[in-house]
Amino acid sequence: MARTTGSDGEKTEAAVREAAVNLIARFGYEAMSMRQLAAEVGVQAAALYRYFPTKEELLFTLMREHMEGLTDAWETACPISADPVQRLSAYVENHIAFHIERRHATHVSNMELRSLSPERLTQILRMRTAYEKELRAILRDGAEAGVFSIDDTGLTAMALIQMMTGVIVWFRPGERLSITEVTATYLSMTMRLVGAGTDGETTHDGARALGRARDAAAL
Amino acid sequence: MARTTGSDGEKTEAAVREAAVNLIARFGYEAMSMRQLAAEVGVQAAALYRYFPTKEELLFTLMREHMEGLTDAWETACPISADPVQRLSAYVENHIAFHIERRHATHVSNMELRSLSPERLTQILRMRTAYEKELRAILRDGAEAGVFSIDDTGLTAMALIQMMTGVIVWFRPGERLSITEVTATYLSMTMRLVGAGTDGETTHDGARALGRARDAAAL
DNA sequence: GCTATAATAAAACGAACGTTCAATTAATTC
DNA sequence: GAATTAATTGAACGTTCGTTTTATTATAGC
Repeated sequence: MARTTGSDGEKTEAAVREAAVNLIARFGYEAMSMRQLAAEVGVQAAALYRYFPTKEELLFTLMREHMEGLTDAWETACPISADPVQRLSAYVENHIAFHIERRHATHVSNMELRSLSPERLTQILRMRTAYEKELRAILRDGAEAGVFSIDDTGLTAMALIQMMTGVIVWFRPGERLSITEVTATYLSMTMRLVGAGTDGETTHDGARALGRARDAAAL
Repeated sequence: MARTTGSDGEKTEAAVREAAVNLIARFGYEAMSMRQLAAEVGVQAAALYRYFPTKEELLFTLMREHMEGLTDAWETACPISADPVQRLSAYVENHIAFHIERRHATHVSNMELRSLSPERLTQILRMRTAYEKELRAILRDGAEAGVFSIDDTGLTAMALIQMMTGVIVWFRPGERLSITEVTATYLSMTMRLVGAGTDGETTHDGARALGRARDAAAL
């Protein structure tokens, strides 16, 4: 009726986070009750409040750490090269890999923004904007260097991000296509979309990007 | 304390629908209470049950009619022509126009699927799949005719739909870009994405699609 | 082995939820 | 103008919600 044998704060908190991501992704933040979450962890609802002061704080923590993870992943994957094509390839590969790997967390971060208080919403949106700004910079550099052919940098960045993030809606591991194949196809589509390779070999550019993606994924 | 002067069932039901779409889009289905909805309409909560037997039935009705509207819009916009480029252009123009015009309803239909019962979810998803199938058919025809260069028809269709639907996330009427300009840019991106116009004038294809979109929007 | 503390259970809080029901009044029909 | 129907109110139902409080037990340090 109180502390249970083998109970461990760190393990419980980790279990709460994981269960929360899964439940919120499946049922939504509002639909998930603290009692339901506690039951999934194998604990009473009151125990959750040892780790997270409120339900919203729990949601915010999940979102903030997801965004930090995305930013960190890009910082380590970001190539030193100044070649816009290589940078764009790295961005696409990192984005798709990260979002497929963390499908549930991405779902939460994208769908539950309206459940945050205004200040917390602003904080998450700032992180997201910073991440998207990286893509816009790549597109702008490529357009200025003449290797991309882009009508509107902002619009193209939004279109690309929504296209890539959309992968988590339909992608299921172990089905028709592997992550490698999906990434390769999306890289090919991305390069065509930004008009990369207008130097006469447009038709073969998709194949080149595809080969590059396969190389990268094989590492 | 009972029927109010000037009360009219049809008007009240229409007001309920409109208020529900706006509230669900803003706060989410679970977060919107029937009392909140009633207050927005200027009525007591019990009055809502004259028009919708349950909260979920209300959500389902909104979603079903939205999907029917989308299908109907495409049926009237669908050109008789067999030219894949023209058909794809029409699809993109219709999709973007419809989704911008009904931003809130689209938001509801995309975000609140998990709040439907299994049978109703299946019903909505069937309508959605049928609509997406139209795009896949266009892409397949274009690929077979050699006017499109596509790696994977299914993947490309999903990428395009997510790219286009994403417009409602950031588009706000009266800001930097008009609907016409946005549509033109998306048409251009779409055509490049599917590899339309590989006959040596790739670079100018975007401009052609853009002109076509401006013509269409000017009607 | 005692003490301090970390981790949890159990019960309860008031508030809000979706929904129902009976009563009441406006509009319509004859 | 009486009877009928349409539209709505106000109060209440039982349930569930997020959260708090208090008590209880396991673990760790000395």
